[in-house]
Amino acid sequence: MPELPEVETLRRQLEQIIVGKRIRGIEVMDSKIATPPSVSGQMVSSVHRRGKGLEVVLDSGMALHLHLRMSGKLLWQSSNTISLAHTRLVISFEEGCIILIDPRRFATLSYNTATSLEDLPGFPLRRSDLPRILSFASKRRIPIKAFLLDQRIISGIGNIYACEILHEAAVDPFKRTCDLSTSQWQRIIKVSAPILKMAIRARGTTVSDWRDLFGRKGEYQRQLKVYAHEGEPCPRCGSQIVRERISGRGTYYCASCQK
DNA sequence: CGAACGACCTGTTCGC
DNA sequence: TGCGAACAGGTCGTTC
Repeated sequence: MPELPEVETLRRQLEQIIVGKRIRGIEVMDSKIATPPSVSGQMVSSVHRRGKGLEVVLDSGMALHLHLRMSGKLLWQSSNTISLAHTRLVISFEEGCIILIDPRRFATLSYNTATSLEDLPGFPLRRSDLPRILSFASKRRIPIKAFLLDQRIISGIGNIYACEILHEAAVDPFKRTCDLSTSQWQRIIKVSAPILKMAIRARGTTVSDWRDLFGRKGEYQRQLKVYAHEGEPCPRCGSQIVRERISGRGTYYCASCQK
């Protein structure tokens, strides 16, 4: 569920709350999640984002890596501990605790050495990234929409923002990746960073149940042009927005101005 | 190597 | 109201 803007929202909020604080304990309530070896007493030195993943670096040089996948949410609870449904993990501090809520149980936790040095490709996407992207893209025949979701190439874009980026760039989501022109790629790169930045500023997109660390909805859903707007007029040309399936994912676009 | 598809899970919504 | 099917913000493994 959370994509780059949502995870970055959590990262910034976590940074404010837990950096410099000592972990009191970790409790795992889901057999799918392995309890990390004692992190109690370790202090959080920084919080990073790698694509859609979060990395909580500890003063020992180890790090907790958390990926929320489809339905994971993090919530900060100060003192008054209300037990919420689908709680899978609790990381407690003296001042409160972070809880992981994850109905579908896809979220993952791992405990490794801190790896923030090795950056994933991601945003802000720069013009200088174009040659590297084109070298991958020229060999791929999958629809561009599916290519944007491949985290090995560009990490952080998910289904909502892929739809929004392609609409803003006026590119047909079904177009084969290898058939995109350079100018279409330039448009994709040009529109991507502003869209993701605006979404971060809005604390993400709440189309159903996304919440930030403090349980608040995001605001970017009000600026969506196509995602979840099936049947409504395209804000650019007025044609009806349609929804079709591309490699298993619901894809919203305007067939008349995305060519 | 690339592409297609099922698997991993549970909850909600939609159509009959 | 009930019931099954379709669907959901993401990745990973297998097969062809």
